Amino acid sequence: MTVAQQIHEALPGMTAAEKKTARALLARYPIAGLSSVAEFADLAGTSGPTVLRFVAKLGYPSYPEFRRALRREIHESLMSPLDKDRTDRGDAAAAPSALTQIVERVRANLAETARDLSASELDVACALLADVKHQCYVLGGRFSDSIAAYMASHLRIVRPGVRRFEGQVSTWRDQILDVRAGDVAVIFDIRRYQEDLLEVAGLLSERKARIVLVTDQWLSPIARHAQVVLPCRIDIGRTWDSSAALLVVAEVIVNRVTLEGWDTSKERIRKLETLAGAADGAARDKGVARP
Amino acid sequence: MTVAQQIHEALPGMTAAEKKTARALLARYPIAGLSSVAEFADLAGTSGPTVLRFVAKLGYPSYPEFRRALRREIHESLMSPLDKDRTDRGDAAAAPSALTQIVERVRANLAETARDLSASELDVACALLADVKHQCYVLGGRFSDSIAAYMASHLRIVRPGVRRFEGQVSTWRDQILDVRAGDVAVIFDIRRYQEDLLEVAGLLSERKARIVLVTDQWLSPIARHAQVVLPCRIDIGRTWDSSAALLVVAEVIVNRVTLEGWDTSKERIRKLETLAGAADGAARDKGVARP
DNA sequence: TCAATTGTGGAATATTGAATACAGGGCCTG
DNA sequence: CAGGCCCTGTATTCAATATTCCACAATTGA
Repeated sequence: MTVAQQIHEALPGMTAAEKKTARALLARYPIAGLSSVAEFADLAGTSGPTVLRFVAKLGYPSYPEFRRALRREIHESLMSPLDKDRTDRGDAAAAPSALTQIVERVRANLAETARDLSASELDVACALLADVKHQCYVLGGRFSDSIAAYMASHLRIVRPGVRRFEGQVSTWRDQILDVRAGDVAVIFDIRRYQEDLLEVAGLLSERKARIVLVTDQWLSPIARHAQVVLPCRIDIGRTWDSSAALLVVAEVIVNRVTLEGWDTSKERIRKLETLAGAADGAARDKGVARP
Repeated sequence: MTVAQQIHEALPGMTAAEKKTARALLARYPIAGLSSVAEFADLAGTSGPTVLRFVAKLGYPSYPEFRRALRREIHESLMSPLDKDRTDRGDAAAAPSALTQIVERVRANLAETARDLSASELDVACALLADVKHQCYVLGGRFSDSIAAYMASHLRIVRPGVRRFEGQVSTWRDQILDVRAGDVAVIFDIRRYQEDLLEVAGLLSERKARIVLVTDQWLSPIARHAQVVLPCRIDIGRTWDSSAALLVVAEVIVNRVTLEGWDTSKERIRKLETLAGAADGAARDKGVARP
C-alpha cells in the first residue's frame, strides 16, 4: 500500500490542520515529505507538531520512518520503468510471452547498465587491456566463467598474453605464481559471489596485479581489490539472472581494444586466418575490414 | 544537468573510496542519497567524511544542499518522465560513445530477434529440452561455444543428462557414439560457420538425434539437419559480432525449462545447494523461489 | 455567556546528524 | 628501503532536527 493510499484512508479521522498537511503532501507528492519536519510544516502552512501528529495517524512510529517509506516508494516506482512498460503493453498485447518479457527486461537492463557505467572507468579498463606489455588473465565464477571464456576467446586474437584460469580451482593457486606486478586480471563475478573467486582476487591483488571487475549492481566483495569496477544489471525477475549485460560489456571492451591496438590486431587476425585456412575451409562471408 | 551526469563528469578525479560511494549511489539512484550521511556511508561501505568529500567534489556546498538537488530531480522526473527520456537521449546523441552505440545496436538486435522468433519453434525447443528421458548435448563453434557452456552450466542444474562436447574436435566423434535416437543436441553456430560443427551435426542427425540450432539470421548450413532453428541478430557493425541475442535466447530457454520441470528443478537445485553449502560459504542473497 | 473539550502552535529539550580535526596506513618516489 | 604524500576512517564538536510539553485559542454544548 502506498503512502498516498494510506492518506486517503486516514483522511476522515483527521483534524483541519492535519488535512491541510495531507493536501500539501499530495500536491507535491512525494518530495514534500522528504524534507525536514520544519520545511514540510512551513510548506503546508502548519506547524511541526501537526506534521508529527499527521504521520502518527498514518501509522508511522516516527518521522524518519515515514520518510523511509516514501523513499522506498520512490525507489520502486522510479527505478522500475519496466512496470510502466508492462502496463503499457498490457493494454496492447494481452499476454506477453516469456520471450518478450525476458527480452524487454534484458533490454532495460542494458540501457540502465550503459547509463550507470562510467566512461572513464571503461577507458581505464580498455587501456589496461590494450597494454600488451603485461599478461592478461580472464576468469569468472560458476556461471560467469563462460562469459570470461567468451571474452578470452576474442581477446586472444587481438593481443598476445591472454590466459585463463581453467580447470580445478585448486590448480589456480599454482597458476597465480606466474602472475607478475602490473599484469591485468579481468574477473566476472555476480551475486552468490563465490568465496574462492574472492580468495583468488586477494592473491592477485597481493601480487600487484590490476583487477578489472565486471560484477552486478550490488558489487561483488572483490570490488575492494579492483582498480576498475564495471557494474551491470542482471535481474530479470526470474529464477536465473541474465548475464547479457556482462556479455555486452565484454564485447564493448573487446571491440575497443581491437581498435586501440589495431595494427597489432590486424596482423594477428591475418596470421591466424592463414594459419587456420589450411585446416578449415569455413564460409568466409565476413571479411576483416577496419570499421 | 542531473546529479548522475555530474557524477560521471567528476568521477575521473575521485579517489577509490569516493568512487565506491559514487557507484553505490548510481546502483540505488537516487534514493541512496536521500538518507542521512551515516546511512549512505553505511550503504556504500565507506565512512561519513568520505561521503561528504564526495558531495563536495560534485560541487555542493553541503550535504543537505546535495539532497535538495536530488529531491528536485525526483520531482522533475516524476512530473514529466518523457522529458527525462528526451534529455537523456539528447545528451547521448550529442556524442555517442562506443558503449552507447554498441548497447543500442544490441538492444535493437534483441528486439528484432524477439520479433522474428517463432513462438512455436521456441515451444518445441523447450519441450525437447524439458524431456528428461533423453540425453541432452550442448555445443558451439569457436566463439559461440562459450554460450553453449553458459547454457549447459544452467541446464545441468535443472535437469539430468546434460553433456558437452569438450576438448579437441577429434574426440567428439568418439563421444557421438554415446548418442542415442531421440537425444537432443543444442548447437550454437553463427557466421563463419565451422565445417567441423556441420560435420558433427550431420553425424548427430544420422544417429536420429533432435537438433535445436541457435544461429544467426543468415542461417548456418546446419539448419538442414535441425528440428528447430532459432535465428538471432548478431550484427553490430563492428569488427566482432555480438552474441548477446544468442545468450538471451539460451536464457529464455533455460528459464522456461526450469519452470516446466519445476518439481524436478527445485529438487535438484536444493540438492546442489546443500551439496555446495559445506564447501563454499559464498553470499546467499538470492534464494531460489518460484518466480 | 460560560465551561468543557479538543485542536494548534510556540518553546524547551533530547536526539540525531553534519562537519571537522586528527592520526593511522598504504602507495609511490627517490 | 626510507621518506613523504595522499587517502581514509575514528573521534569529537557543533548544528540541525525530531519530539515533547504546555499554554492558548477555537469550538461546541449547556
